Amino acid sequence: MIRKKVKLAYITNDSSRKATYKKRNKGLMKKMSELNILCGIDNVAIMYSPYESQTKLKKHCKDNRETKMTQVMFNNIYSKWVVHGLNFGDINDLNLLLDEKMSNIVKRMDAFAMKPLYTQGALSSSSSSMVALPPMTMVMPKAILRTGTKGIVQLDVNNMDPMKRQQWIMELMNNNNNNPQTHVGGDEMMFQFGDNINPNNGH
Amino acid sequence: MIRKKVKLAYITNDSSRKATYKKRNKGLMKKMSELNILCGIDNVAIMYSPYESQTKLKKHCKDNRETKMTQVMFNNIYSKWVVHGLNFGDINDLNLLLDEKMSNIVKRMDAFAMKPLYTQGALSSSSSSMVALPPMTMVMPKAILRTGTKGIVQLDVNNMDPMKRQQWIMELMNNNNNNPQTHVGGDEMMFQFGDNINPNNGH
DNA sequence: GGGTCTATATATAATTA
DNA sequence: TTAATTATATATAGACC
Repeated sequence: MIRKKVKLAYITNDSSRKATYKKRNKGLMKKMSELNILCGIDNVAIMYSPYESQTKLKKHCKDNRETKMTQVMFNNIYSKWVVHGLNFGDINDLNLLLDEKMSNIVKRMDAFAMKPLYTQGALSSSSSSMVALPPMTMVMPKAILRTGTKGIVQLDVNNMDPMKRQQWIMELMNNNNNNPQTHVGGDEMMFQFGDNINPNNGH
Repeated sequence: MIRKKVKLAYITNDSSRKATYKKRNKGLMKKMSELNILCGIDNVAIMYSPYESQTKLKKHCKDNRETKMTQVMFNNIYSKWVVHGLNFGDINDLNLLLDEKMSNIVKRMDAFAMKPLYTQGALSSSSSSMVALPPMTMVMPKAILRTGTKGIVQLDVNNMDPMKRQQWIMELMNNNNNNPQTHVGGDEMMFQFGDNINPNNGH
């Protein structure tokens, strides 16, 4: 259990390199998260790592896809132009998501209808009266990540002023027109932190 | 000099929050760099921070701009299409850079011409004989960073196969056609590590 | 504001389970 | 392979310039 002072050089041994990566990456993510909480800094770290499983990558891509679709849905009032730029895959995914959300809404309405009247519409002092209802996950979207040839785009629309938003919509439109195949990631892994805390709102 | 165990919550005091950010960001960058060296992991960290000076940001933008222009220059054989997509600002910057590089080349040639013949073209055992010449900084470009409305694109062209490179050129062309105003960054700061070490080559 | 110092908190290399 | 353990290296909070 003696610990040597690590010499700063590429670790040639495969297994110990991977072990070191796992440990240090975990530590790094923790530090990122701490910086985000302590100082209100939104941040992202991207690792081009061969050590992460594909399933995890696919989950990220799926999440990103869902976030993108949610975003389009919620910016619908601004996004008439965008809709015309959607390709078949986009529209299909959007439909799936809308179905899911609609189903949630119906369930929630059903559950709500069964509740005694005095809990409806009241500013209930705690969330206890609503706790059994299906959760509403339709929060404002937090970020879009697009992975391409070792490239990532991140957009934060939470605190975008109308002008910037419009500009972003225009860019999204261009994206959809020119790169219809933006929905599947590259061959590397990415991590993300931050975005859940915004110094302008949260503190 | 007693150190309290830090409680994980937003630091309300402005100056100590900034101080903490400075220290922890430095530590984080060091850790990123170490992970890059130890495990051969290319990585990037992006901080949406209000604590970085604008001059530093502008320097990054300038560096990115120069990198982009260098890249276009070096991919010239592939970039006939790109050139047609360049706007006035692009071409102006490219001209400036070409002038600078040309001047370096001329200086270097002059210096070279003054050297005794036996040092010319020889595989000199050390760099001492060349040490006084103006440095040639025309290395292959490492990355393009484009900053927009809280968005960053990073491309690594060092180890791009010809197909991918062609694809990237096409994308760059589209970028130039549709977003002629991509040369100035947003209002936040970004950091970058990695890219200088490639596990496929370096180790 | 930024730099230095030092005690202490935290991360982690090596090892074992 | 992933999970603890533990001794030690490293990061950093608070104090002082």
